[in-house]
Amino acid sequence: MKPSIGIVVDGSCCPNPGAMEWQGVCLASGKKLFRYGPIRNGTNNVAEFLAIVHALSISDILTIYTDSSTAMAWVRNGEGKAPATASETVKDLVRRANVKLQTLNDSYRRLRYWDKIRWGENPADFGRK
RNA sequence: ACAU
DNA sequence: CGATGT
Ligand SMILES: [Mn+2]
Ligand SMILES: [Mn+2]
Repeated sequence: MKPSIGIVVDGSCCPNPGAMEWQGVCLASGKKLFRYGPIRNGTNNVAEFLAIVHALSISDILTIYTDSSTAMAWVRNGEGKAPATASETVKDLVRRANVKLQTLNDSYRRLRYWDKIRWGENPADFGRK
């Protein structure tokens, strides 16, 4: 069944690498809960990762949905990765998200893949594709 | 080949 | 068509 409770997140980067943004939407209300960026010299995967960690940090109980298997793997592993070529600003965002992630014990258990084949486009999508 |  | 990632 298509989820109707939780927070769905998405990241965008135009171009990739380039200006990254990330946001989250409440599934129950359809309301946007947060939106950050644009930040230069980001990547798609860093944006997806920042979106997940922020969503986990604003709710202790809600399930978080993402369409990024890369960012899911980083959360499961407890560490997001900034490309060596990333700016200091982007590296710092990833460092700070990694520190935050340490405080969110077992948060990966609340993270699920948003299956667009079954459920359609991620409601937090930026609509740029 | 799968996900962005 | 190009890039980011497992
Ligand atoms: Mn996405
Ligand atoms: Mn999207």
